[in-house]
Amino acid sequence: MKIEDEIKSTIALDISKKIILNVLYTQNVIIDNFNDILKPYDISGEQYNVLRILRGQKGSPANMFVIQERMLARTSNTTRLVDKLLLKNLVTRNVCPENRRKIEVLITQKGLDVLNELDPKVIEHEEFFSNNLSSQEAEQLNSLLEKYRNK
Amino acid sequence: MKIEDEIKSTIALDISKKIILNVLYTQNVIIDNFNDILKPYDISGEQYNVLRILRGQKGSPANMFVIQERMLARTSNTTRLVDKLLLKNLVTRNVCPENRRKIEVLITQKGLDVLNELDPKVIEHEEFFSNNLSSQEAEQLNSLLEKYRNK
DNA sequence: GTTATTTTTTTGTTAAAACATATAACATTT
DNA sequence: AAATGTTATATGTTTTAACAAAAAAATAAC
Repeated sequence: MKIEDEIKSTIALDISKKIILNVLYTQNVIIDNFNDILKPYDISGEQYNVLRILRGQKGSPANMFVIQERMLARTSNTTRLVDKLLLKNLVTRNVCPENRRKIEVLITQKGLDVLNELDPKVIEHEEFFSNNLSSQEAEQLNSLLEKYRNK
Repeated sequence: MKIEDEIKSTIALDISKKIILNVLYTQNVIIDNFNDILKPYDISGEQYNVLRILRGQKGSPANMFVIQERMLARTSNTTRLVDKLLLKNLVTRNVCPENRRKIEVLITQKGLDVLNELDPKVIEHEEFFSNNLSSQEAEQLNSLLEKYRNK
């Protein structure tokens, strides 16, 4: 569906505006779908993202700075995000012995189990959208987004 | 910059995942830039969006339902969004005489003035990104996003 | 070796989002 | 016209985000 119809626009929009609205709207659709997947597991999208980063560490701990720089949206509330995961026993948190300012965050087995259970659903979610495109179109969309941001 | 570099990914990502991350990240970049424009005017992106919808009504009032269906992200808090605009005298709110359940929201002259002042900055913002693309590429990005959502 | 500076994380406060529930007006049924 | 149902908006409560500022540890300066 065209973006003008999604927002019931009465007037014609120029292409710059349409792209912006389309990116914003597409993100909403992706997020809404993804939250439906996460809901039964009682974790938020941001919390999931942190778990993914920690799993990607393959056993070595991540401090707050490392977590932040790998997140999509740099939030200043990484501490409280990790707090939530800690309450659910999905991560552990320890002071780093070499530099006692730093905090070593590790994913627990329970955290890994949650991710493993989610993996096929996440892949299905990702492919649900990209299956609408040929592989050339998918590559094209990806590189056009990067060119659009131009940084 | 490639999305893998933006999030400092150590492993190769498949295209489905890259597109998702790219859409989410691009949206963050757009929103961050836009918020910088709005900041001096002390209105949020959502509030701006409502003002745009109201201006688009060209003098005829919009009720809460109309506002909601034209917003990008359907929020259940339209009432409180309008509350904020009312406090700043950017809109008026009146009970509809024909159907006293409905609320007629109108943009004020002050609201129109704010939008007029913002207009050139908003256009500049929109074009800042799309200028990185040729007009064919822009059209292509737009239609690929719509095809990707496929609804 | 004490003081200042910088880095890293945490905390406090205020604002906004999310979600469920409530109220109020209108419409329909009996 | 009372009861029931529906629609439109509002409110209460709980989470989450945003921003500033504080705290704690390491590093640098004197």
